[in-house]
Amino acid sequence: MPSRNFETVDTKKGPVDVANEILEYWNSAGIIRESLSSSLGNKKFTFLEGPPTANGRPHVGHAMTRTFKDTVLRYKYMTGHRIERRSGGWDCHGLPVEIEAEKHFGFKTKKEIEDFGIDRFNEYCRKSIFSYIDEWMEADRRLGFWVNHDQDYITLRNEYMESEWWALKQLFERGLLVKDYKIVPYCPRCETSLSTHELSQGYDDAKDPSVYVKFREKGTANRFFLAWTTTPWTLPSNQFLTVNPSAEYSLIRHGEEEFYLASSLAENLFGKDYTTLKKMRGSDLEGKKYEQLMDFLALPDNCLTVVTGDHVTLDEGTGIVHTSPAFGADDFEMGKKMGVEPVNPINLSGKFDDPRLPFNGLFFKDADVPILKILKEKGLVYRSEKFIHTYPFCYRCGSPLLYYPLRAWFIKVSLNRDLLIRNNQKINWMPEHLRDGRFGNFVAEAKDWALSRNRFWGTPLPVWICENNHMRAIGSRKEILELGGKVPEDLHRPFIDETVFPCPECGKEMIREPYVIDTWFDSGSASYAAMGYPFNSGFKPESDLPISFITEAIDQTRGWFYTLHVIGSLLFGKNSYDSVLSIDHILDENGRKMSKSKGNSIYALDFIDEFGPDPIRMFFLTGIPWRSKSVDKKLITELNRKVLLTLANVYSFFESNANLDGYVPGTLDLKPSNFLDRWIVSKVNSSLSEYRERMEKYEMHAALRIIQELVDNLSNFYLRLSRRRFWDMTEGEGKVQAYNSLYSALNTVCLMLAPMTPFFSEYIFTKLNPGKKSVHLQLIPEPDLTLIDPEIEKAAEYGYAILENVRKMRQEKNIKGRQPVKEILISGPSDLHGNAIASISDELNARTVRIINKDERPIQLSLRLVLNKAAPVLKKKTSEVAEYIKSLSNDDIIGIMNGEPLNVNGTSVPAEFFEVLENVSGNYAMSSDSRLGLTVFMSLDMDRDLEIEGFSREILRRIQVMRKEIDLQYDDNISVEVNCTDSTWEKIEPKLSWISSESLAVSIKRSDADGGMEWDIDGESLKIKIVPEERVRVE
RNA sequence: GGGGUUGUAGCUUAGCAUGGUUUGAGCACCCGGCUGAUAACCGGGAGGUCACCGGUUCAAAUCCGGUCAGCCCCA
Repeated sequence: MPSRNFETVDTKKGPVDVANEILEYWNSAGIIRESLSSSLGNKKFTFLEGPPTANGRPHVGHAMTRTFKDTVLRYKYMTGHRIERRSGGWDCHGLPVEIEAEKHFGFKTKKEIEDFGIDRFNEYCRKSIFSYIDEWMEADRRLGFWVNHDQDYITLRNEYMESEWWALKQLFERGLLVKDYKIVPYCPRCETSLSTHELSQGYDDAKDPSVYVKFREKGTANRFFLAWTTTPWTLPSNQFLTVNPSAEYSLIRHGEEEFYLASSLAENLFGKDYTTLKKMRGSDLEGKKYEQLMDFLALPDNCLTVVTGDHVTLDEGTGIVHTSPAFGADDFEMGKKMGVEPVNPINLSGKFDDPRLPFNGLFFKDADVPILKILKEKGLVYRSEKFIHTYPFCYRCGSPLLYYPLRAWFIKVSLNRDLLIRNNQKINWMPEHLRDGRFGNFVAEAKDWALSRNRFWGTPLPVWICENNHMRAIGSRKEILELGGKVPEDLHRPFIDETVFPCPECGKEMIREPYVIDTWFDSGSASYAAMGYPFNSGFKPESDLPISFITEAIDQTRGWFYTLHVIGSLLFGKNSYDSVLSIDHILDENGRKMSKSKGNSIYALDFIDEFGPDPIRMFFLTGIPWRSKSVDKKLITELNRKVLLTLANVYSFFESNANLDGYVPGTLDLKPSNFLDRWIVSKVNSSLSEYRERMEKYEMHAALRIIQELVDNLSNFYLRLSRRRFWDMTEGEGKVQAYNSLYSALNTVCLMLAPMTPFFSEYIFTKLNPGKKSVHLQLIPEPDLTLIDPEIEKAAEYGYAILENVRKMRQEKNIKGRQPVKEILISGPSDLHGNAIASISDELNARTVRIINKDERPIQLSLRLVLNKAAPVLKKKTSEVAEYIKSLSNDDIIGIMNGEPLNVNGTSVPAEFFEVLENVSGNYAMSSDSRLGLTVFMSLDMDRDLEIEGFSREILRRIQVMRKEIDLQYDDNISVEVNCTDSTWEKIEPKLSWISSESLAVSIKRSDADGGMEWDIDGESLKIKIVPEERVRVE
């Protein structure tokens, strides 16, 4: 017996077990290390991991983005790329981390943290960010995410922060990093400002008062300016009313009172119940004085005046805007323009902090109610209701934000908008619409970046200042030393706060500005800081930017994708990345967003444990990535069955036969003569070609689809129809060609699947290639275009369609597939190949199969009168014509339809009155495929020989079922006894030798003995008994 | 309120760039069949106003305009 070349697969083994087995193999054989430290070619490909924070468990969404990353990286490796920066990264700083720490200690204010000690607080932060790092690593390992975690970048390291210092110094010296007094979105709970991209994460619906307030014109008893606001808490600090200078306003009378408001909005408020006293431009109102609404606070001079501003719209409200310079960007500008200091009664904790106020000490939003009460008592509210609108909340702690005047450090992004816009055009966006849509819009309106945070756990802002207001940005630790300062071991607060040095300009002591920076600057700096630039020589922006490819979930579009883009453009003038894939979120089974509060989150490890890494990876890659998908367990198991299990079974077929035949893959001559072999070789190469095209464009979903189709074709067409050739003992060269074709198809499928389902591909590949270590250390071959034969692929399509039609006719006529029929006739297009039909002849199971011309078809034509056309014209002659056309021959009908005049008893009838019907004639069934233009006829004639043949196949199948049931090897011999009637035996006897050879029976005898299995074949009952022969063992 | 995006069978979806017979699959359901690789497969059945309205065109799921609904982003 030939030795076993190929190992068996256990098709019962689930994807989880396969993955565990392969993980162990990779580990023991050092495959991962080898892959990460080598390349199969020298094409350069750069990757950058978007850093997560490991202070929470990795969930299914993380597994999804990591699958996309990994698939791209594996594909690039397998197509001869040297992959740079194939490592992870961890985002360490920021408010989210601090909030976790505050919860842990139970702190509510910043004061508590300072009292506790910034050093101890930060120490806790440093630990907590890696509290789930083990689970992250394990999830990556189990998912098969191959990056070099030994080289991960970590944003809290001194080296990393020092690179950022270098960057900030560049920006400072170019005048792009400045300190400014501005209205910023501010979280009173976290006591820090937020940047626009942080702000954009936290909008939610809020129910607020909607109030029309009456400001009495100075010196009048009952004449008011009517203004609208949704923030009553800003009313105590009202300093101006703003109108649009070019809009039309009216003074109207309503009841006893008179109001100023925009003419076009009067009806909204008063219906018809008012009279217009006077009309004017907004500019005519400028300079009018009004009385303070509530006189708790002292206002600077020049307040309580109507001013004008173009930002006032007439979309809602009254066209008169209550203006409180402390609490709005436009309002602030107005105060500045009027040269008046903002009045701000609210402290940094968001509470009213002025003893003159009756609601002093209340949280700003909580003051709405008492303020309204006071105003109502004074009769200064025209109308008050609730209304729902979107309002910004802190994206981490959920507190309502307020716009607050703060001194803060800004990056002047707005000065470089043009560059950002230009560079954006060069990015390969997937999906494309982000370039000019969501991302493009954001870039086009790029706001200055509020960088500084009044917090503790973050990269310290490297700017020092002396009492003469000289400022100095520090770009490195070395620079501190050179200036005579001390460099702490840890650059974080509070240690860096101790660092002082004499001002190089005036000699006074310089102390650090007490801020840390936005953590988004950390992650956005990964392009250069992760490489330690400029202190480390391993990175050159000229040649190492842009990064080839990044991908993250859609929420990073205005997050990480944006900060990377801004920093790359400002610092180096160039793009940070070349291609970016933005992936939509994964939803729960009911299509709802996953969230902690709903409790419907699925964690990565649990998901991998349940389904195995390969099926979930396929699931992630299925469907358009930038469209959200719901977790679909059925789909996952189906993908596993359809692709992986099917492939395992194809391999299993190959393995059992190849081992039996002692097949050894030699040099693969892939120019087979057999039609099916040529077809599968062609199909594999054309699929490979399309696959590569799709993968190059990062269209992994399309590439996966191509593989799915190929696997289906391989199993259900190629193998199903080729099986006999592998069993046939006699076939020589042709059989080797079949093995070569199947073997190479299996190999290619493994290689194509390897980036997507790394475990299973490895499992099959290493069995197919006993000498090779890993599928992941192979090149994916280029398609051999000379082996692609579109004609053959077309012919196979015809063959398949013919099969379908024959099966359909057998079904309709109740003739089983095992029963041979006398004749099958095929009429079809001129490029219909004889060998397409030869390859399916076994399945057709007909004594003869012929291709016929159109006019050879067993067809009887007939004409049918189209009554709704013909009857109105023919009238009484209708039935006469209908009768006449029944007797026409095929030739007559063809003539008529070709325009020969038809005259029925003196009435001429035009051809358009008729419809030609084709009816099958003779004893045939007919079925057609209109798409391919095929018609297939199947003879329904039966004779004794056909019956005998059909019956013998029935017998054979029973024997085969019984063989399988007692688990015989393919080459075990048996002897058979049949207990049946005489007439049944007469149908078996003529085919005895055929049955014997097909079932490896050394003898088939008729017997009366009991035992055996009882069968009913088309109403004839009989018993069959099979006995295995002793195996002759070769010692 | 503005911008983006999606809408095809009960569910998941292909097709849409470049208009062309009757919108194609899978899952699930019902009926039947095949099977010595297959938990696979094959045939039939049922299930579609291609969200809606209008336009362009000989012809629209596809192009254009509008409406509605969902989702996302922004103000």
